[in-house]
Amino acid sequence: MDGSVFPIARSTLPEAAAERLRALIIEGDLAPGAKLNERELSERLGVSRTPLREAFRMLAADGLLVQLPNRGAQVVALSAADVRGAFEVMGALEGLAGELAVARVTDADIADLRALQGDMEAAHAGRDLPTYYRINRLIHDRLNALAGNAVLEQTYRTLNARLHALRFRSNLNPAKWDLAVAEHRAMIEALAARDGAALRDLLVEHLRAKQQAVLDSMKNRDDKNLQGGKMP
Amino acid sequence: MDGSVFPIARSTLPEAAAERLRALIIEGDLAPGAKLNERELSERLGVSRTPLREAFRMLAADGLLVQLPNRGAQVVALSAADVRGAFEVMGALEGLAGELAVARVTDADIADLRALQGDMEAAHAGRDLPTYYRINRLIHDRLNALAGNAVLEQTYRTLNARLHALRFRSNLNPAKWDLAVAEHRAMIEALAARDGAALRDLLVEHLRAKQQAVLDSMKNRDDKNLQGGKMP
DNA sequence: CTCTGGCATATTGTATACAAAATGCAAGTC
DNA sequence: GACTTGCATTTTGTATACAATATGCCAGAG
Repeated sequence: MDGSVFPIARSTLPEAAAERLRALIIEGDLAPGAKLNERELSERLGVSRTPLREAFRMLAADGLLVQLPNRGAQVVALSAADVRGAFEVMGALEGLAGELAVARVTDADIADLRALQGDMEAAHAGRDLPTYYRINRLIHDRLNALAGNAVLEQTYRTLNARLHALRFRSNLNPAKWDLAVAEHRAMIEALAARDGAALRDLLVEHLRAKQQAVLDSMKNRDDKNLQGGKMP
Repeated sequence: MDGSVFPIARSTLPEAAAERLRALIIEGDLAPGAKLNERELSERLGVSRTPLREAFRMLAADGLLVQLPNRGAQVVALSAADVRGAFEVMGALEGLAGELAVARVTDADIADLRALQGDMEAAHAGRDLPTYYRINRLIHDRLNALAGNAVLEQTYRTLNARLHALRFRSNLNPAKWDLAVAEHRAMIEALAARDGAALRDLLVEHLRAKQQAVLDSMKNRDDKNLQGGKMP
């Protein structure tokens, strides 16, 4: 008996409901602009309206829903300006994270990231896009964590979550995919060289390509449906 | 009759309650680390527990409260690391805002800001600190708005709100006050010169002084009470 | 045909009741 | 004295009921 503590994870219905709603938004089941009906959703999720409304508040704070008094909640439909604005801020955050990371990164960190890059390249070679995305996310989270700034991590995570549905739906064509893989490689090498300025530039440029993919995808799919959703 | 629309402002009790709680936190009435009792607060605010709980969710999302399942809500007590992290991110955001602003600023904007700076210097000369702070806030909001990025503005506002209580309580001594006024003057001149890099540096440096004031104030007042609050 | 008013119904906002979990205190045991 | 157990009370979480607002539809007037 080594005295280790294994706290029992606790959750509440609002938290679980928010999680489920997030997934429904990302998958497009709840489409941008859709009005959320409390009665239907409470039946659908098997909870009463009270925790559901608390979940709405959480998602509204995350920028996924907009709540209008007496008119209920609606899924945010991001405009191109919203997307540009969000990417611009995320670029500043990733750039800062990159600069901070080079001051704190260890050789073991770099080895881990190189291993992840290897896994990601294997996924790329095997055309395994879901695995590629999962590892991609892991690498970026790792880089952000290396910055040692929890506020930065949390802020980035919130903004990223707003864009998740759109990014889930944007295409990654083969040429762009090849380029993204190469960009990741260059990032890790800049980090290994502890070159903050280079890493910052690479991260910002990489994100710009993601931004363009999302905007292209929005233009192609939603030209007629764009509603100029209000960024909360 | 010119057809102008004057929509009637609507609010809900959760929103009003959140606003009141925010003020109570900023004023220190609800101290860092304080546990919030739903029954007492609902009586105090004259609302039932349901909107109050929704208000808690909103404030938790803003980083002012932390909610633990089955244990209720507690006012966040920011650690020095939290403060450093938040200022670091805000520095990146202000820097970005400064660079973006120089591309969009008009001569009329600059004239407005110069007028505000004049008002602020008058408040400084008359030792009118509340007015000084009010105009100070106005100038910074104006600069952030000139960036033309709503996400940036909203992100900055949220982070700033977390620090508001601490900044409300930190001292501005005469030498630092003089310096702050001079820094503002230099910022507006950099903006007028459309010098993005200079403006960025000035904004970041200015914010660093604010950070130091907050950290000093925390150190002096709360050395014994620091609880290493968890940044949500 | 268009517009307006009235009314029924649906939806959202809030209060209240009930259930579950946490906390505090007293009594008993070692 | 320290620790454990049991129980009452308090607090938090959730469901349900009630109130307020919004929406939709129909009939009547012009």
